[in-house]
Amino acid sequence: MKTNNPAFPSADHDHKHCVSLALKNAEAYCLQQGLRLTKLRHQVLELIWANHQPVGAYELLEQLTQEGRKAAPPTVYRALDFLMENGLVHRISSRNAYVGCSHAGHDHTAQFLICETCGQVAELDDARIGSVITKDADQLGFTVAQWTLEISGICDQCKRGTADE
Amino acid sequence: MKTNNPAFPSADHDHKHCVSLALKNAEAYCLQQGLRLTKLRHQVLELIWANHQPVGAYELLEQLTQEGRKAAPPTVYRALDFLMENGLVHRISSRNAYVGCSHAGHDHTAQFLICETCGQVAELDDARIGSVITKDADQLGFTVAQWTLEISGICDQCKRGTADE
DNA sequence: CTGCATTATGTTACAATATAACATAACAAT
DNA sequence: ATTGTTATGTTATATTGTAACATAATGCAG
Ligand SMILES: [Zn+2]
Ligand SMILES: [Zn+2]
Ligand SMILES: [Zn+2]
Ligand SMILES: [Zn+2]
Repeated sequence: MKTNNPAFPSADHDHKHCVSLALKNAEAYCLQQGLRLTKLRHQVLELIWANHQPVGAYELLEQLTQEGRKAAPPTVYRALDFLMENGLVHRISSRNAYVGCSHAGHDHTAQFLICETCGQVAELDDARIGSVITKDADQLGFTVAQWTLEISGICDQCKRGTADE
Repeated sequence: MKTNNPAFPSADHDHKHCVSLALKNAEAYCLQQGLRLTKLRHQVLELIWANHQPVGAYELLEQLTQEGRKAAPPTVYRALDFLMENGLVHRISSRNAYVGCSHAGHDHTAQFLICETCGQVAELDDARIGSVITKDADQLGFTVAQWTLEISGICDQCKRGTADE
């Protein structure tokens, strides 16, 4: 399965391509896995992919409502649960927000670079990190189930003053 | 400055020692830095160190009240802010909970092993992780400000059935 | 197609976590 | 003592997330 661009997308990148790729991947993945990517879930996933910034659940709720859907908090949280369980979306717990997965279907653990200026998130997938973690854990007899790494800072574009927001 | 034990403490470890060491270190550090470790802050820090499990803000609030202090949410959150700003406490954002820092004064970034069974948290300080992160970030032109790594799993004692809870 | 089981969504109410805004108190230095 | 500063008290509210139960849609057996 093809992945989306892992790094920070430039202000003028073809984001429609990001969206359609993510949706197409999700559709294919769900089909293949026998998962029901319902209209609601598809809609939420598309809203999440509106940009590369993590989005809050209540923000999604508001947008769903604006799009004419009858929605309450559980509507959103259930869709998010489905999307997260199936690796299509990640939660950025340091922000209580959600972001589309750039490596959906890969079976990976998430590593995020979060720009404090533009709010954009890039997803890393550096195997070395997982390997160091596993080694450390092994030494302590700790069995790793999952982990998240959230890195805050300033992205290249923001340093250069070319961010899109 | 002496550090507390970095790994998962055993069920029968001398936890009073952990507490007194943490408090002593905090007092010394605040004195040296000209920081005001007030009665409230000291009290909150002590409550946080009641065990090696992260504790929620409202749990702290309840305990403060039980100890006779007039407290409301801001009371706790302000104390937590102070303690976090000064590296005496870390927030486990995947749990909305707070844990005493085992390396206070070291100027380090937090890395946590969180046992899903006993709830205990061990703080790692593996420089290799930071170094990999820095390298990855550099390649993308990303300047790292801070990061957190939260690793869930099962600790050694829980696997052996000797956890303290 | 029909009835039935399963899964998804709607709906209401509420729990849990965190902050805003302003008043009072404690503290530290003149 | 006076005064500016920092910390705490107090009230109210914002934000994030769930529980519980009702209804609707879907998939399938017969
Ligand atoms: Zn894009
Ligand atoms: Zn940026
Ligand atoms: Zn201890
Ligand atoms: Zn354990």
